[in-house]
Amino acid sequence: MKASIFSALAEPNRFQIVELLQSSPLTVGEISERLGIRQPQASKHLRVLLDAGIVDVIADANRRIYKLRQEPFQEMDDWLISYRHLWEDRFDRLDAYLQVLQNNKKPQSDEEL
Amino acid sequence: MKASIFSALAEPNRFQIVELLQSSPLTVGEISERLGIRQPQASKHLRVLLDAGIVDVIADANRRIYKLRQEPFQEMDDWLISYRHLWEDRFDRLDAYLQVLQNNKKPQSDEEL
DNA sequence: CCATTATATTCCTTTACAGGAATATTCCGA
DNA sequence: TCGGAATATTCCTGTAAAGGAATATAATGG
Repeated sequence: MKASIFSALAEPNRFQIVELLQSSPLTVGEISERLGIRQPQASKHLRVLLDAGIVDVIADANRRIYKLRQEPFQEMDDWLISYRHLWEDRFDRLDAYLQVLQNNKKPQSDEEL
Repeated sequence: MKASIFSALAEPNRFQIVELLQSSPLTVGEISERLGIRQPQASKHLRVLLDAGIVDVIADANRRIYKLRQEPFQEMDDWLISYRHLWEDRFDRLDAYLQVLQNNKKPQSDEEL
């Protein structure tokens, strides 16, 4: 996971662009129109998404059609696998450990785990 | 999906904190030591993660034990479901369409699909 | 109450980044 | 070749956020 993916998606307009492109590729004009932002801002945000590897662009005459790349999303999905235990495990041992930490004010003598 | 989750994870130190906490809850001191950053910076980053709902804190005497919350990760995982088609579908029609757009503009192209 | 330990907060400075406005670039058709 | 449409880039400015240093707060043992 590169942090550039997160920082790219952290900006609300860029997040919306990604949500838009989820349905279908779009031109810069369509994007700026649907988001209600000016064309230069749309281009700038798309540049950030492009540099972050989140979108691809294809030239069509003097238009640019932007589409999502699969890699960053697949990467996020893979990254999240190691966090699934947070809601899939019962997590009993860890909760117990926290309980012990809270009850034992000086953990120097009694080691429960 | 709130953008605050992405902006919280966009900062490299905070991302590392999250990766650390994936294994087990930790105190501020342990976190600042393992990341090689000063304690005030660790506290500040943890504050951001707390406000973003990414971590929870439990008081243990004058220590604070931080642990991951499940919700934001579950939320990201759910959010990614609607992007799985990017790598699970063959997506042939769309690729073909884009290919046509590109080839129509080039004078000569012997490339086959 | 005092000293110590652990953590949080404040102030300051620097830097990155977003938006606005203007301009440059590219492509098409007449 | 010229004009217009679509897009990209540059310059400027304001703001938010990160790190450093110092300090404040809270809990513990004596």
